[in-house]
Amino acid sequence: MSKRYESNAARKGPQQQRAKATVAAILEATIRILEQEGSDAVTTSRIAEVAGVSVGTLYQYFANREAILDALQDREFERATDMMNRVLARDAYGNDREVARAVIMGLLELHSAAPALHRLLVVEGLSVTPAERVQAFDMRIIAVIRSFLSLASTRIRRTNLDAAAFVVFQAVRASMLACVVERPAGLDSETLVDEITDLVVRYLAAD
Amino acid sequence: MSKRYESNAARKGPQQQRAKATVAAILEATIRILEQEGSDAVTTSRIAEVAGVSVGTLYQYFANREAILDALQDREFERATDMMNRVLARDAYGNDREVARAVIMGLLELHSAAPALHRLLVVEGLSVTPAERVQAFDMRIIAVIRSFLSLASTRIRRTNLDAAAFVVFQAVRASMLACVVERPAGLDSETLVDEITDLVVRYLAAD
Amino acid sequence: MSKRYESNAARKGPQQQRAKATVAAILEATIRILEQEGSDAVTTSRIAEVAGVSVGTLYQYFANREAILDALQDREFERATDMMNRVLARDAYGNDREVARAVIMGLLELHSAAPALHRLLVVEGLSVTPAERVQAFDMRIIAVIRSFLSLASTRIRRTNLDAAAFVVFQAVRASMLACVVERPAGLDSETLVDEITDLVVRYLAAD
Amino acid sequence: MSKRYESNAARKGPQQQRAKATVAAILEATIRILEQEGSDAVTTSRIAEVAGVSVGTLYQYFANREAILDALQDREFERATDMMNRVLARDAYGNDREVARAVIMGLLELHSAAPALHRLLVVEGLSVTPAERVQAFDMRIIAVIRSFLSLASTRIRRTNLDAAAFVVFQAVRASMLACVVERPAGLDSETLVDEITDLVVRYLAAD
DNA sequence: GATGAATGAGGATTCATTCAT
DNA sequence: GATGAATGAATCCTCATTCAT
Repeated sequence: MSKRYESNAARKGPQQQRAKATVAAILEATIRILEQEGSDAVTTSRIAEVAGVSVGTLYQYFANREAILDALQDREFERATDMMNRVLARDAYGNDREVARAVIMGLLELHSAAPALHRLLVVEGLSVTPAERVQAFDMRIIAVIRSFLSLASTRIRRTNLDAAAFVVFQAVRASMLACVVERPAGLDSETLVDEITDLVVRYLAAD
Repeated sequence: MSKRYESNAARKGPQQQRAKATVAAILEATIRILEQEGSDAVTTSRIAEVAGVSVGTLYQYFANREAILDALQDREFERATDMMNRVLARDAYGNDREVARAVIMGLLELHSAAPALHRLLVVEGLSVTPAERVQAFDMRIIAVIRSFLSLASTRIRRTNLDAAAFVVFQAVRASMLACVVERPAGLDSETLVDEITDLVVRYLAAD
Repeated sequence: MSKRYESNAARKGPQQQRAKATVAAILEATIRILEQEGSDAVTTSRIAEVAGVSVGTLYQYFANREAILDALQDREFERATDMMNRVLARDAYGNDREVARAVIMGLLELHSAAPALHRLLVVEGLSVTPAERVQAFDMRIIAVIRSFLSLASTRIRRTNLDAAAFVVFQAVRASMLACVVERPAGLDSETLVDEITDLVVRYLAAD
Repeated sequence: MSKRYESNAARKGPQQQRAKATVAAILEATIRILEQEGSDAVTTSRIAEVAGVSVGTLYQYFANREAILDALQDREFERATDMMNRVLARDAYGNDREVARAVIMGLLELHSAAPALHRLLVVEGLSVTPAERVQAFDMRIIAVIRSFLSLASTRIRRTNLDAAAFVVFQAVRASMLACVVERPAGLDSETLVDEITDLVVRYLAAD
């Protein structure tokens, strides 16, 4: 196994302490540029510059530019699933609406922390070829959601859980991201969470 | 003297028959490349090539590359609003669910006809600066939706119509586009329309 | 003989009233653009636009873009020589310094009326190939100056009149143009004329 | 990290030996093209070609095409002031006319070595916006001249030293450049230097 | 392992000139 | 004669990637 992240497939992680720090620096730099300078500014040399390494080093850890974005996608996927697991574990026996609300708030935090990254995930998700679909953020998250729905299937009114997971994910993600990125007047976080929660609960919850 | 489409603002349209045909050819070429070769292939020279004109001609009608995409956005906006008006005029006194279903099916047709274009509209909508927001496809469509909700406000359960229009648009658009672009297994058009209709009606309709 | 100005050689002038007006409009437009929008803006289509004609018409009267500038050069050459003849005729028996001063003031007026044009004449003058030298504004004006010096040779201290005419022309023109174009602080027209006059008179006048 | 020359402002110079050589090659190539092929031929790709590097390399060292010309301007400014300082240091107590002559001969050498470059400096000087004036070759040289005149003010007949420095510079530069570029018949270097020296000395020297 | 100089294909845009109507 | 749509060569500049040191 090679030491570098191949596109769409993180291979074996960096072993050395130093290497780990470098990878982290590169990922942080990418996020920072993305959020502060816009996605056009995310060039390999700018990343290297902000990360405090040379382009050569960057290519030592990542096969190409895309691999960096893939790694970010992986990281964000993990954060999202971690958050969902935490919420579910904590509120397992709670009111369904409260669980939904908690998940949605968690997502809002993730989106607010890195709106430009999530914007990119949408863009990438929509341009990915069928072959790479499985690795895509979207597909992986939908699979996770689907498994949650499965666990609670008795309290869910939908019959086609695949469709439900897909629609819920797309609807929530899009509303949230658009709100975070576009900051439309008269739509604060509170309101947004309320509306999305209601959208989801009415769609999913039995009775 | 004919005027060019300036970015974000179509000026005086082409007068001559020939000119009209050329503009149309450019727009069609752009769509075609977008759909068949992907958005990276939408270069000015490729557009000119496929349209069967020279780059110079292209720039005679459009101020820059972006202006072509703006024109497409305008056209798609008009198609969408036309469709909605047609449906509303026809089904004005019908069952709310049927109206919603008809609109959603109309949107599905628009999206299916040019998925890559709608993908681009999402991407653009998310990268537009606040200043250009008003011209953006999203904002304009949301305003139209909001006015429809207003007209039917007695049969709508939401109180914040701005938020409702926003959320409904983002949710419907994202589900539909992702479905059309990604063609996930086990989610055919019929099912998609049913699910989205239910999502929307439960969220909006009183009782 | 063709009706168009060939580059560097005005052929037979326009005969029709209409044609004359068109040529004039083109020349005026060129000057106006040059002065108000800068030399980069002097494109054939902008000239046509400001002149109120089509590009096609422009090419009916001028062989190419350069021919328009050549025509302007001719016109400016005539204005300069006319002015000098007028001054010499009027002040023929006056004090040498006064004659010099009057000529310099006349030149200042010409330069002030169209600084950007004179700037262009310098630029062109310096890039002209030896073959085209004779037609160049510089050479022609220097020849005129030389003939004036000849007429007054008894009151001139220089022996090499060719060199003197050359140096005087370059010195006066450059000081004047730079002053008009750059408007350096603390160098108003009055002062400029005084200084240049003194420069020239000390250099030329016997005793 | 090496820095590039920004337009109008040389940043930190190249550190590596290699880099220095590359910058020099680019500057030499530019001069060479300018002198041998004319200023229209000075395109970024031609420069790169003649310099034996790729366009990309060129842009590694210079922010844009203009920055290359700015660097040449800076270099020429330094050569001119160095020459003047050398002459003044050597001939400090000499006859004024001899000092003037030596400076003028020094300038002639600089102009003869790169007439097309000096032609460009004239053109640039005349098109520069007021804001950039200070950086311009002209203004900087005039400031230097003015300070020389100041030091010798007791032997100078002019009262307005600003005006005098301005006029002297423009007059000398223009005569010299036109002579070098146009090579008018009957005006060899010897004669030119004599004439310009006399022009300047009569204008400046007391008594 | 790290560096960063070098590469060069590729993209957007301009504008003098032509020619069918 | 007049028009202005069409042409396309030419220009500047970017950036992912490589590789000699």
